[in-house]
Amino acid sequence: MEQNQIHFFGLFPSSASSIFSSSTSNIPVVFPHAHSRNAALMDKCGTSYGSENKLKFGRKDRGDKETKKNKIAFQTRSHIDVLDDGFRWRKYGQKTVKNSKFPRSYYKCTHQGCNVKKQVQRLSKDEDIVMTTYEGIHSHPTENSDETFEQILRNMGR
DNA sequence: CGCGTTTGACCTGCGC
DNA sequence: GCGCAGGTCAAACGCG
Repeated sequence: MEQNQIHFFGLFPSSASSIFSSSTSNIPVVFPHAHSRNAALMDKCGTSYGSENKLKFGRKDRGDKETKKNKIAFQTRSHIDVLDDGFRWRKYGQKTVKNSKFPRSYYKCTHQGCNVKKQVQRLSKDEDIVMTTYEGIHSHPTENSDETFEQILRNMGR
């Protein structure tokens, strides 16, 4: 079925602003490919994005490194909120957003030393569209090499 | 037994 | 200066 397929959409600056509230000014849009989603994402964000206006989130002083500045966002058309992109994600929070009827989920990469975060939110306008925002870069290869994004795509697309 | 998910509370930043 | 919205953490529970 078509609804089961995953399509990547580009975000309009205006729409992105509304979706991301007021925190983000302009999030670059990337079109990750199934066969090279990782390289594409990293290359894109590292090349065209380099804004770290509001880092230092965290509470008091965790003494941790500053937040990664690489932030990318893309939309996927799927009924599944979290797509298996080859990394292990642990949900650490869920919050309801004013702009959206659906809650936003916060995920973190469980890999040691990998502080990559991911936000997943379903658009209120189109519940079929799921926006995924990646923050940070994975400093390690995909653990689940046996089950790549492409595999998932094919598996779901059939 | 280990790990991932869940939910509530708390904190920070920004706008008014 | 206060209030709102967003983001994160921690403890407990459930499942594999």
